[in-house]
Amino acid sequence: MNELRTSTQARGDRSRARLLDAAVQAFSAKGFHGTSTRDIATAAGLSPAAVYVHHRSKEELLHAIAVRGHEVILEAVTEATCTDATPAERVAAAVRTYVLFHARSHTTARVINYELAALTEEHFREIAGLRRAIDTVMREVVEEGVRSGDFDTPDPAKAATALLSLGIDLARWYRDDGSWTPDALADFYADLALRVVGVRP
Amino acid sequence: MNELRTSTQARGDRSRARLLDAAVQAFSAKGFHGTSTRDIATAAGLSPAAVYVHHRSKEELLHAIAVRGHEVILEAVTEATCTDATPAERVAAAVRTYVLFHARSHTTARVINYELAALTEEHFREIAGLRRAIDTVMREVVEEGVRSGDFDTPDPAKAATALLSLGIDLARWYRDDGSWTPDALADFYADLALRVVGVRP
DNA sequence: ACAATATAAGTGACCGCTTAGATTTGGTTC
DNA sequence: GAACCAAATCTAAGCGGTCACTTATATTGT
Repeated sequence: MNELRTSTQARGDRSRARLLDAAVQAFSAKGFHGTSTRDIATAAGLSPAAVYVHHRSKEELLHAIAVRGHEVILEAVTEATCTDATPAERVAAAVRTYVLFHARSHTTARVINYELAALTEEHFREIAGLRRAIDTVMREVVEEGVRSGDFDTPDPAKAATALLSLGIDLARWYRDDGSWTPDALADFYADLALRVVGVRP
Repeated sequence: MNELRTSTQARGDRSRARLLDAAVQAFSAKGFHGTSTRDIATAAGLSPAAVYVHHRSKEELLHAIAVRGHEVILEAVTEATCTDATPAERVAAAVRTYVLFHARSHTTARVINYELAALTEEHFREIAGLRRAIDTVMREVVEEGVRSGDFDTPDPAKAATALLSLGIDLARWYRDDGSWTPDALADFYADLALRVVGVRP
């Protein structure tokens, strides 16, 4: 009987999304503590109080951004590695996917990699779990390559950490006006990844 | 006639240093904007007003930390690469040095890599110059190895960026209570660096 | 005496967030 | 189809608290 999806509610949905977008931009540019809720509201074209119509708190905005971002990454790298290709192809696919996200969505990536200290302890633990899952995906495909003899590295776990580091730090230095496209960077880093894990010729 | 170094001034020097130390710890843990000058003063065992006896502003504290940190790194990697060893040995030495700093001084490293957006435009440009110099040192030794035929990489500049990324991101995830010592990590990453630049057998 | 060091006590500005109420909108009633 | 209701959206105003920083004064060591 009730359903809903009236245009009044559609307007609310748009406002909620615009607030999230504005929060991502502001948190990325000035950090969580350097951003005021008035900044966010103004950038979204709303009054300061509107933030609290759609979100419980400033921290809840960061939490929503972090959950969404990490879920997208986890799903993408899982899909990239859950194939029956060779370990080398799967590592390359995982790194390509991971790098593509951090280049294309570098604004979001900056927030979800560098602002997590502002989360509540409970929310931080939740995000830490998602990050562990991403790390596990990358580590397991490297470990499998070592077991099968396709890779040669003295420490698969640390090699996987290095691969993730390359993607994460990309979000720190990447600029849209740079000379490299996300795709070109993804190819370059996929090649690097094979060197890092020591793919046998 | 005047000299100085009285014990009154020595006390002032100690206070100035303690304030800088406290600022590094606080900026690293909670970010520049998440840290109050009262936090810093209290951690240094002084009254809130004491911050302004020794430093012009909170931003000037960050600037001093950033200048010192980048100068230390630049000097260290320059010394590591200005030898007559082979390109492979020099790249390994540079990465070892860079990784050692980011592991041992991860608290400082976090501040000088992730809090630069809080600097004034002028101070930021100054730090950007130091960072470019560090990047140049790493890039030139990779380029030299490519020219001499010792290395094989499609893009020496991006390979150098990747090497620096590994060190920088180390500061993000490194914990003192982890299982790896800074020296062990430096060795691991020095080996990785040779794979990244494609050292010929 | 004096100069450097330190503080107590503020300053106005801005912070995250709340409250009380106005406005917008679509559905229900006659 | 006019009158009305209920629910959602949104804002004006402002709350107590904290911010970076200043001023005026006291303390310290030579």
